[in-house]
This record gives sequence, structure tokens and C-alpha cells, in this order.
Amino acid sequence: MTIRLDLVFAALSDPTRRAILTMLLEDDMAVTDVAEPFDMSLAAISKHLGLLTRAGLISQEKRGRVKWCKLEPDAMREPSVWMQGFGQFEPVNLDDFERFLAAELPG
Amino acid sequence: MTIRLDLVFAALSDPTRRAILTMLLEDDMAVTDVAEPFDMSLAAISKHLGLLTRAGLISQEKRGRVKWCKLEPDAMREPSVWMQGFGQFEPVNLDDFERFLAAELPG
DNA sequence: GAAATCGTCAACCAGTTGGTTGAATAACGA
DNA sequence: TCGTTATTCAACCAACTGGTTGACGATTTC
Repeated sequence: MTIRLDLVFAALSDPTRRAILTMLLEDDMAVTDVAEPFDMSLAAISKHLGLLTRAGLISQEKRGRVKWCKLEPDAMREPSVWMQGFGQFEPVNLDDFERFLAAELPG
Repeated sequence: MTIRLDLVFAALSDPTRRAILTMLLEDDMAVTDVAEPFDMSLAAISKHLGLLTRAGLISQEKRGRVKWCKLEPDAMREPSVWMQGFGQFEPVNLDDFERFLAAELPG
């Protein structure tokens, strides 16, 4: 449990990885397509995807020579509860969420 | 904004720092008292507190020779919205929250 | 079969993190 | 004034992170 929180929060602390998750909100993507908008090697993106996978935030499935990445938002549930418990914030405002996302997408 | 998310998520990725925040839920504390339950030098705790302060998750105020630490849960609001937006989770169950906390306190 | 595509692996590098110890600073109490 | 308490600072260390490049295995296409 503690380890899961460690992994998820660490995964979310990097802007490249948050941008990847945001892209995957739209649809599942191949590794190469995930990497395309970033000014960074494919190997670097592959490492980020491995870390996201270990944190449970995405899953990867190989079909043919293409590896598909899929968002697994359930991994955020427990960390989200943890944070919400501290703040007792009002229910989430979706406009706020959209605004955050817009600020984080690459290129 | 992106930098704030970086700092908060990175701060939360360490179990010592999460435990400190949990302790501060109860009440404000002096640095020495925060450090007491941990098997770690005071200097190490002082560094953790500095990081939490830079992330905005706590504030520190010196009165006399004692520096008081106070939880600032508002710093979690935006990161919390960010996570909630991904999962569209149901409203927070406080029992879940209590259970998480119990698993994280030191000593 | 040969060539191109998809993705990972291994080795490397610079910078950061989480810890240590010992000295320094600041404020209180006798 | 002197010792004690509260906290940070500076230097150091091992381990981790986020990036690179080049070689490699697997799959598809020609």
C-alpha cells in the first residue's frame, strides 16, 4: 500500500509522464505515437512508460510488433482518496480539470 | 502550475513525508517533536520539512527558539483535482482515508 | 530472403535525493 | 555568563533519475 502510493506519486511528479497520461485519456496509443510529440529519444519515452506501468497507471499490450498503451485510471483512486482526505475539498470541478490538462500537453 | 504539481507529487512520493503530514493533521508541531518517532537524524527531518515547505504543503513559523510546523492542505487541492479528473471517482469515503492513514504512521 | 519498422536493452553520464556527521547559530534558563 | 535546547548548515556519500547512444530481437513488408 505504502509502496503503491510511493510509485504513483513519484510517477506523477514528472511533467513528461503527466503529459503522456493526458494523451492516453483520448485513446490508446502505440509507443512510437506516444513519443512523437516529445523532443526526446524513443528510449527515454520507453523508460517513462515502463515506470508508469510499474506504478499501475497504464497497461501495455503487444499486438504484432506494436505495443499499445492504455490508461488505467483506477491506480489513481487510492492516492486520490489519500489527498482528498487531507483537504476535504469540494467535489471536483470539471472545468478546473480541463484547464489543468490544457497547460500540460506537449508541443 | 506544472512546477507546483511537480513539487507536490514529488513531496508526496516519500513515506516519511506522508507520515509527517499525517501527524500534522492532528495538530501543529515543533520540528523536534516531528522528528521524535522517526529513526533518523534531526537534520534529515529538517530537510524533509524544507521540501514540504517549498511544495507549499506545510508552513513553518518560528516563535522563540521553536519552529512550528502547520499543515497547509490547500496545496493539495489542484493536484487532487488533477487526479480526480482522470478517474471520475465517487466522492471520498472517509473510512478509506482513515484506513490509509493508519498504515502510514511511524513507530 | 532482405530491408524496414517497433520497441527494448546495456552502458554511460550529469544532476538530484535521502541519508550521515560535525560545526554553527539562536534563544532560553539558571 | 554559561550551559542547554532547538534548528540549520556544510560537506560528504551511495543510490536513483532522466537523459543519451548504439546494438539488438521481433515482426512485417517487399
